[in-house]
Amino acid sequence: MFELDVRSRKPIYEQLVEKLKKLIINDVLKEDEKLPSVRELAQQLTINPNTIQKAYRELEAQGYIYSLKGKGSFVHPVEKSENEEGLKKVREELKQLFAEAIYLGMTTEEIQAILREMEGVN
Amino acid sequence: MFELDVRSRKPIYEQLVEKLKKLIINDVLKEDEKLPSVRELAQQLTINPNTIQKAYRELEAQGYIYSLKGKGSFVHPVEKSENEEGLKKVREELKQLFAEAIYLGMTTEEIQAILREMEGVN
Amino acid sequence: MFELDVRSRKPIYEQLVEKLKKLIINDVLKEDEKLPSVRELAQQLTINPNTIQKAYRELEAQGYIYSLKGKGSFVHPVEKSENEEGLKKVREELKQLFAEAIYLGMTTEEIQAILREMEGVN
Amino acid sequence: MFELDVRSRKPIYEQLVEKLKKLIINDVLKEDEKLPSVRELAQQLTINPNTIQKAYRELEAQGYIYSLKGKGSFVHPVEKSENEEGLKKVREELKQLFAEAIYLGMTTEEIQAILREMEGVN
DNA sequence: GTGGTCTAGACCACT
DNA sequence: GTGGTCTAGACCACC
Repeated sequence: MFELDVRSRKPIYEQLVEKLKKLIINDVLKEDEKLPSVRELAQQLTINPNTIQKAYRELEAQGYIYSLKGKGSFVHPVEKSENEEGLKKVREELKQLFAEAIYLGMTTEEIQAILREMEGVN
Repeated sequence: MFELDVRSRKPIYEQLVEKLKKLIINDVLKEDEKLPSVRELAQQLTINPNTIQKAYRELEAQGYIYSLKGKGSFVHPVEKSENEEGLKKVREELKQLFAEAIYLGMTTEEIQAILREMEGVN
Repeated sequence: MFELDVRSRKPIYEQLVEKLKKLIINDVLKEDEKLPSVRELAQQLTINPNTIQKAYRELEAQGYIYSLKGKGSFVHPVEKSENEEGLKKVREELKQLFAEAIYLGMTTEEIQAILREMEGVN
Repeated sequence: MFELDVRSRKPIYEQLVEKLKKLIINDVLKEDEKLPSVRELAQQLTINPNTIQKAYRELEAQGYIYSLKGKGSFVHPVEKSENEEGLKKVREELKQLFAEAIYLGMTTEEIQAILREMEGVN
């Protein structure tokens, strides 16, 4: 399910956060769907449960999942109004990435083409 | 010249890398222009020279600058052919970031607006 | 009657305690009025009866309700003399919360505005 | 310096977060002042360093402190614009607490008196 | 020396 | 059985 690079300088829990975020964003994990339990995932990835939990906690703090004691962790339904902080961050990242793309020689047309592709998918 | 956020959880050398990248991308630092020397910059920013050197090393590894022993560091001219790898990576990142922006509730119009802003700047 | 947020990280029984407290405080549940029975409420909210009972026990401990074996639970009439302890606690909490609000940049005017809103309601 | 109740059902790290928040809010710990190091505080309180770190991490997430690898943790200067989320939470808590105070028999005059006291202090 | 990550293993609270 | 907390102890990255 996942490919984690244990040797990477990027912490394992951060890698996990990113991977899971992707799955949620790309709708592989649907709203209110249950994530694998901490222990289960820990066993699958042969990683310490605490590390998994740290990732889940981070995802909860960022508003992507919610956790219920005794029940499990679930994908948090999107409520656009709430994530003002996340939006701000994404806007910054867009600016930065656009600058880099243009620097590397991409035209605005190419960038818009990629954007249009996305529209079709979702 | 720079504004480094000592409070950021991001290591200072990474901030330096980003800032210098921006300057290169936005053509403030032109092709083959000499960057300030490690010592000079260290003094200006009241930061340990080792930190500066680490940033320069990182920029060299990413292909943004080149260093000549005893002469200094210089902005690497862009060569389209070389950057096919970089372009591929950026395209992937664009896709992912677009997906995230849309997930958080941004419209394609908003995204395009940000892109148009960039055009004006460059 | 209630809106419980199953997604909240707050235990359900705590949410129940707060909601019921509010109803009592806002005089929706009058003095000596009978609360719904544990079973009844459990069925209404499709929640485990044990959870309801835990909430009722907590409310009793805090002096908001009293329970009569075989009869049910009832709203405890306020008796000023009894609540000197509660008042002292609330005064402390007010001080602390005011300090926090001011620290975060709220003006005393804003705080008073919120207080005035409350007056209208009750 | 602190009084922690290890037996409390409230987690130790949360107690720590609250205590430290109070110290910051009440200006006992000033802007950019260094907090005790994780290990130091752990030893003082005879608590595991991981627990202290968890508290510090939470405080960082809430914007009250910032941590620098290799340097220490410091009080984050207040920037009113940033804590919109925190303000929202405080407003809710104010409403709730006002309702409770009024229920217990406090008059709005008494509440305002407490607020005025605070003004003088800060 | 500082914060940050990770593991191993224990115990608790909730359902 | 689930997430949450805590401890003990190791190692890494940064300065």
